[in-house]
Amino acid sequence: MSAQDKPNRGARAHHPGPEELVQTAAMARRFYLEGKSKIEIAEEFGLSRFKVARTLEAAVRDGLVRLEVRLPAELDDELSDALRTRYGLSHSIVFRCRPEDADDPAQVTRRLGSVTAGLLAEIVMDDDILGLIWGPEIEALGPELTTLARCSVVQLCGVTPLRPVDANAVEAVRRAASVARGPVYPVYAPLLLPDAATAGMLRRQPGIVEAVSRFDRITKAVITVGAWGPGLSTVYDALSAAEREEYRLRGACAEVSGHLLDAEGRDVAPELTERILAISLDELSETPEVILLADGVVRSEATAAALRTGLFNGLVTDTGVAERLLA
Amino acid sequence: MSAQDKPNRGARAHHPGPEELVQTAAMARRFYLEGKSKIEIAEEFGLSRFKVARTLEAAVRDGLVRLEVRLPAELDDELSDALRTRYGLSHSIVFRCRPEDADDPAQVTRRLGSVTAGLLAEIVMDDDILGLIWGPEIEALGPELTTLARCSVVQLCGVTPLRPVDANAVEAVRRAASVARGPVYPVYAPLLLPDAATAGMLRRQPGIVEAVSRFDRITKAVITVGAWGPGLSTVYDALSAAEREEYRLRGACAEVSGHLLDAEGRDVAPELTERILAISLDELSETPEVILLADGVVRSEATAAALRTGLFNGLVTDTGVAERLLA
DNA sequence: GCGAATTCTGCTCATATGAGCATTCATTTC
DNA sequence: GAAATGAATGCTCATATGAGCAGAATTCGC
Repeated sequence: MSAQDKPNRGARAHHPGPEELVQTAAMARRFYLEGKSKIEIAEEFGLSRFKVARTLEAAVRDGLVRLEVRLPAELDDELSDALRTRYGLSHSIVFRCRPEDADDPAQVTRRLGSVTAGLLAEIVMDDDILGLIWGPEIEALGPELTTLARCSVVQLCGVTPLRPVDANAVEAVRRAASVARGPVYPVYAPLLLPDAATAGMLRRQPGIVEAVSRFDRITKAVITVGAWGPGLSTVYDALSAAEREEYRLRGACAEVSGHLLDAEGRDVAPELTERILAISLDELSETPEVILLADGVVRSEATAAALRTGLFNGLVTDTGVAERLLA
Repeated sequence: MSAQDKPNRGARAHHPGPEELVQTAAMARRFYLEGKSKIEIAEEFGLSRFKVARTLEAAVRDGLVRLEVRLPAELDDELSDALRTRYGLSHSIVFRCRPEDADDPAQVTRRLGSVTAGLLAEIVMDDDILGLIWGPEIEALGPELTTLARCSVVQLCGVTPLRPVDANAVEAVRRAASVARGPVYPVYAPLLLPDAATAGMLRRQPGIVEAVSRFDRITKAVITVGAWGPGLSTVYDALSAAEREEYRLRGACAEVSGHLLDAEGRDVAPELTERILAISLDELSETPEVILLADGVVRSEATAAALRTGLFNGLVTDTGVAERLLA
């Protein structure tokens, strides 16, 4: 009884017969696969070029022609693109993990390191001053670096003396410099110091001042983000229980280069700045390229907070984080 | 202008980094999936439209973008197209059989009927005079016919009284006419008669003359082809052993509308013409559209012979036959 | 180092293509 | 039967695109 039951309206659903299907497919092959022009096709089939255009349009719409964009499987171009647009990034890379690795944070971090190494090989140019923060992600980056333009490498923060693996912080920096055949400026000092005076003194130490003095000339920085919880942030782990609670109350949910941010990306602990040995947020904001590495959904909110600072123009992350960032 | 940020061209090794991959994918998506123009994409990514064009070109070449043409699975557009070009046909439809059906001739024939029904629904127009030959293929066609323009339906040959199923010959014609809401002209007589006189007499019989007199006005004919062997041709089965051998010696390898053809498509038994009740080859050659139905590789050579007559401008067949026709 | 070969880039200009419109044709609706 | 509706077709004209070329940059070979 409805209007659509009328035989003619069925023409909208238009059930194409085999002849039409075959001809449409032939035209599609000519156009998409053989690269013929629509005008040539029109001549071959005795149609107007407009008819050809409309037929091909319909063929794509009806799925007769499938246009598929697929990256080498380990990268998710769709999420990358969405993030890039959403957060106005210049670089946005979302990598995929095989299902069996998705639950193994170490595996995910390794993948992150590998992808980041590729990115650096691509975007670092001769005479760049490359700054690397510390973090498990940077540790994973080190061994993956195999190609890099001639550049200097500067360590952007001190190490946390709590874990033996921290040697890798410096190791990654050295490795990068070695690959880059350029000078290296490591920081052999703790990240968090008891007071501003000590920090200030260390900043002037030979061997450290060489790195620190370059913080305002970094051209490309690679930064990680920590979440406000045990094992998720070097600063968190280094603070006393009272301090942790204090900053929690102030809304700290992310740690970037030793600075604590709330969900809006505001620095909630400016006074800490004097006690840490790391590139400042101001210096970062002067750095032309700042890449944020973030893996693991546990760091999703922290990553969102970090992005809100507007400091970052690049992001490398996994699909899990990417999906939360877009939700 | 943007000469300052030229990426490190270590890309000579053909090894694009993740950034390039992701950006290329994003551009490909814009162009192929979102329908943006290359100029728009160039603006968005800050590139020249030429760069965009070259990047997309490379993306297609390297398989990053897959352009796939695929028919609803039961039709083979590639073979169809190849046959169409090779034999200069206006209609060429090659259907695929599921592997489990490929060895069951009855199934293949059923598929042929179904596809042909679709083709007829497409190409038959009001006031056409549709001619149907007899054959198992036509039997299979009958039940599949569901849509047809208003046209007359003429049976193009007599039946072979050897098998009870032959009733279906007339049945298919009736069914077609019923779907077409038009007049029907069946032939209630045998295909092969003992002599020319009997045949001539029958041709003038009321009820038969109505059909026969229309043989020279058919606008669209559907013809099957038989091979020269037992069970593969109605004429073969109706002849005596001596006659069979005689015609075999003359090179008969195909039977079309009761006429015997050699491998070159020549009529090797003109004298039979007077003894059969079927549309003549001359009349067929005057018919604007003649569709040949051929299924089963056993009929491959016969089909090739039939096509060599130049009588046919349409072909419906299965992948097996199509491949042999192209070999 | 210094040319030579190669690649990459953006340009011009001819061609291909798309958006929108007018016409035709078929069908519906009163 | 006449008017209205709607789909299909082909046109004009502005825009998008490709082929081929010249200059710039890069790499190569000595």
